[in-house]
Amino acid sequence: MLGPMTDVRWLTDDEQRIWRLFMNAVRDFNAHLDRQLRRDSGMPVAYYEILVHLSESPGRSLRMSELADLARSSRSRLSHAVAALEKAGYVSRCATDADRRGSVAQLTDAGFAVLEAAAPGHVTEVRKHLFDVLTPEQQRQLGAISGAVQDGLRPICAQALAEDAEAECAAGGDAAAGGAGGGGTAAQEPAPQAAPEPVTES
Amino acid sequence: MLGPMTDVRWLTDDEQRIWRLFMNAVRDFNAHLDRQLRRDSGMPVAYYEILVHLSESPGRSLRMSELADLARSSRSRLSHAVAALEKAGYVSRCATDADRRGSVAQLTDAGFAVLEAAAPGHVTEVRKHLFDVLTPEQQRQLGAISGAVQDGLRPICAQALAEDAEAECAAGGDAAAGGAGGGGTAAQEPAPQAAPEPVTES
DNA sequence: TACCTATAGTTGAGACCTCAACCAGAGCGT
DNA sequence: ACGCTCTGGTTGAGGTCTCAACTATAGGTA
Repeated sequence: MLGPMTDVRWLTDDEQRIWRLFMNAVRDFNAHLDRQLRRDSGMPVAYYEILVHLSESPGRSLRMSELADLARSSRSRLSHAVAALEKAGYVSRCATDADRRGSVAQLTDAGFAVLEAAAPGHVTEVRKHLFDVLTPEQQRQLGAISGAVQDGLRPICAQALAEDAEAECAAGGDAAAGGAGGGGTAAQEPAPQAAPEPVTES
Repeated sequence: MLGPMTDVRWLTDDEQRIWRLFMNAVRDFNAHLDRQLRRDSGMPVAYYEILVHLSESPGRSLRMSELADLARSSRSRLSHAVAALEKAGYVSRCATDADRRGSVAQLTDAGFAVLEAAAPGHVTEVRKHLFDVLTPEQQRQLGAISGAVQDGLRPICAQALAEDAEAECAAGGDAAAGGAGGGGTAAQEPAPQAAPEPVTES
């Protein structure tokens, strides 16, 4: 399921450096955007983006599943999110005529107003901390890199989100033997196996 | 506090395209890594990285605040995380001699074992979905881009995390008038003001 | 019609994160 | 010693996310 564990190709020093720069940049960037948006609009980015997708759709409304696809969200998460947004008065849900199990979410006027109010601050931060610190050339590069990563991931993620609705699994197990242990880095050791036992309550 | 809202520079179509590619790629990538690590080790990436930092430190131990800095985590979050990891038996906490209010976290043998077990699968996914889909040139570009973003963000994020400990605020208010409303996109309208009223319980 | 499966969406439990408040020791000035 | 402030770290409440189970309708097949 995870591919053969024997002889893992660890990251080189250069790769490690790039990897950590990337992770830290993304972490800081997202944290900053989220803080800013919460402060200004009392809403996390994930919710903001839901409103954005609705605002861009005809009639400012979308089927839940279409919205989930656009927002790259599991149906479960979207359901919780829309419930919260509905309670806040920013969206409303109603049934569809065609398919009686589906429901459509619609952006309310209050929701649109909040979006209008939040957008300038949000865009300003995005520009200031992403586009303004990159050259035009780097911006193009970032687009290409993002595209490549996403293309490789899309099928896997689509499947994972789809599994939200079904219950399908093929059992598979494998283990690989490792060598000796040393200092220990993010990616620098062989390994015996992989056994869960979640880090959780009780 | 948010800079002048008057005349916001919205994203161009090209910028919008890059922006969404980037966000989706990052979202999918992180989601994939997190799912994989949870499945294999019962632990979210954030926890995994804490163990990594500990494993790389002399004595496999660190002061909480040093660990927080390395992991780019608020002290609060780290405290909760280490509490969970301690309950799982992966780290242990004890007081320091020098400063009796500080405490140091140390990776246990069980923690190191879990790390060893988790590392191969994790690295394999990072390689497969990041480095393998990029050219060497793109990898370098990604490093440079990440560095630029992080440099611009570091002071702000450092300050934000520091504020976890204090309570400091300067009040400031501003509002800007906007124009007419249209279709509404992620970044395409003027705006009246920004008023919180969180999307939350009650 | 009855059954069987797939799809649309919701729900509850529990884990993780954020925010604000809090305790305790350190450091300094008096 | 006393008081004041700053720093290291924890705690509790509440919000969001994940996972797994669940309801209900749709669609196909006998």
